[in-house]
Amino acid sequence: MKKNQLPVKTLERLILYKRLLSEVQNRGQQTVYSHQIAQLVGNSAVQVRRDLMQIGFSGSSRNGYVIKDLLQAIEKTLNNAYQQKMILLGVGNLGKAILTYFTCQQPLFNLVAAFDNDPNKVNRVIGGCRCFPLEKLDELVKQEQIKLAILTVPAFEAQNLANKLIYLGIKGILNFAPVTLKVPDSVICEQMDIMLQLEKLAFLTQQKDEVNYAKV
Amino acid sequence: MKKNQLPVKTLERLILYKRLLSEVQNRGQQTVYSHQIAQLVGNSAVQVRRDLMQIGFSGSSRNGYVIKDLLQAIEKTLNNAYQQKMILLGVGNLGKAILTYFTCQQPLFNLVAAFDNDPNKVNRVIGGCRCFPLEKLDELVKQEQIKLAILTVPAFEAQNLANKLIYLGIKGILNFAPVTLKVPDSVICEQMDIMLQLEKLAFLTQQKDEVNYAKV
DNA sequence: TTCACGATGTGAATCATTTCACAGGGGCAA
DNA sequence: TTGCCCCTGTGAAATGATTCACATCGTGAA
Ligand SMILES: NC(=O)c1ccc[n+]([C@@H]2O[C@H](COP(=O)([O-])OP(=O)(O)OC[C@H]3O[C@@H](n4cnc5c(N)ncnc54)[C@H](O)[C@@H]3O)[C@@H](O)[C@H]2O)c1
Ligand SMILES: NC(=O)c1ccc[n+]([C@@H]2O[C@H](COP(=O)([O-])OP(=O)(O)OC[C@H]3O[C@@H](n4cnc5c(N)ncnc54)[C@H](O)[C@@H]3O)[C@@H](O)[C@H]2O)c1
Repeated sequence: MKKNQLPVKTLERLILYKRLLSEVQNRGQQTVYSHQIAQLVGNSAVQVRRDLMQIGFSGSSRNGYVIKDLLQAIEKTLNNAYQQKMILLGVGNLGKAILTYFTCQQPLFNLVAAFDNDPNKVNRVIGGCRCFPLEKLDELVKQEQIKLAILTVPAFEAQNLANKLIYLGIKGILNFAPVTLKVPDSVICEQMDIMLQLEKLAFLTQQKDEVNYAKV
Repeated sequence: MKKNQLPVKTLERLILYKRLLSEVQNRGQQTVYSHQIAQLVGNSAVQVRRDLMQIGFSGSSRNGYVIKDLLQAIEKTLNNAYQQKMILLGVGNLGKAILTYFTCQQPLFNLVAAFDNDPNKVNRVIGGCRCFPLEKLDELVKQEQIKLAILTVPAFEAQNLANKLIYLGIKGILNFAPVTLKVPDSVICEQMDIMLQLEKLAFLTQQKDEVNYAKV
């Protein structure tokens, strides 16, 4: 097995570059320098160049990078990541927000269906996406060959539901519940942990404040 | 200046340990081994021990760690991070979900007020938190000495609002808008980038799939 | 045509994080 | 009491990420 794997950190930055380059392009700009990208993304120019090196993209030393080509190169690397079908489970407050956001704003992903076990939520259309009862899960996942799921159910339900999803063939889970899911090696689970980030932020600001005091 | 800074990665894990240990404790367990924590958090036992080393906490070789003491030690490290006051800006779909979650579930933080510039949202109570018009921002932030803010406004408003917040003395921002905010060194900005995580997930699962094919 | 400048691309150094490997300790069984 | 087992704590190695430093190149000005 080769080690041509893109480092995850680089992957994350490439996604940022892409987003940002689209904007810049929409403003009519044709080329960028690494230090411009760096500036916009809060980065160093060397790091940008290294990242582009990873995907084998070259610019010209005089004009920097041609935005159109660069975007294409990044998209080619991320390629098959787009337009993958996905489902969402748990149409509560958070789930609804995400559903709405998706269907309004994001042409990138294909959010096929939502599921909930609350009879009041079922069979309604929320943010352009139909909400099905849990009983339909099997059928739909198999039929549509879904590989990705967003989990916005209560924490104590998350592992159970994840197990079911995995059993049905889901390969990637974006989990908002504040629990660490046990998943087999063949499945990837990303954690969106809002509270954790907040605690972290609270700690870091407070710590920085102390350092500032110490300096004085 | 000393280098007694807690590594960020360790910080994140400590928060997880804390969360998890509370649960375990509630189930009546008194002590844990590092490998048990590791198991629950999806980690290695060595890493757990190293993390605890960082905060100078010791267990006994026969019985592992006393949960009560360990929790206390972690809380002591994170100490002042709790009960800090914070505000939320942008009471849209996402903002509402977070507000509701907070006031219902999280005794950890003190979400003091929400702000929006939409007259329809203003002066209502959402999830137990009052929504103020933007004009009240100055007054309230200064009066209550707010240091933390959650940003759930549209992307194109985010930087402006962030500038204002920083000017008013905010030191930490949790930003949900998909833009990289420019902030001075004295301010910390954490990004909660849902779409980025999804793209990442989509890429990784798809990549893993390819690797699996290659194996066969 | 030549030179100098301001970019890129990249080996090597540095810094950060994780893992390895093992010393040390304490209790329990015999 | 002895020996063993399973734990913790940690120096040192390995791995991963970032930064430094510089060779290189293409262009525009002289
Ligand atoms: N809302 C937030 O800001 C926020 C922040 C951090 C974490 N979270 C986490 O996100 C998750 C959802 O939060 P929320 O605020 O939307 O909660 P919520 O209670 O509003 O929504 C949960 C939804 O899941 C549904 N559900 C319950 N069990 C289910 C099952 N077995 N199958 C399918 N659907 C099921 C419920 O009917 C409900 O609609 C929770 O785990 C929460 O801890 C939310
Ligand atoms: N909802 C999601 O799932 C989701 C996912 C990813 C990212 N985001 C990001 O989160 C942010 C909010 O998303 P949303 O779905 O809640 O959008 P939304 O449009 O529902 O909410 C935005 C809110 O901000 C308010 N607002 C606008 N300008 C303001 C200003 N200057 N000051 C104060 N309030 C202002 C609006 O009145 C509105 O209530 C956006 O930046 C979006 O890109 C949301």
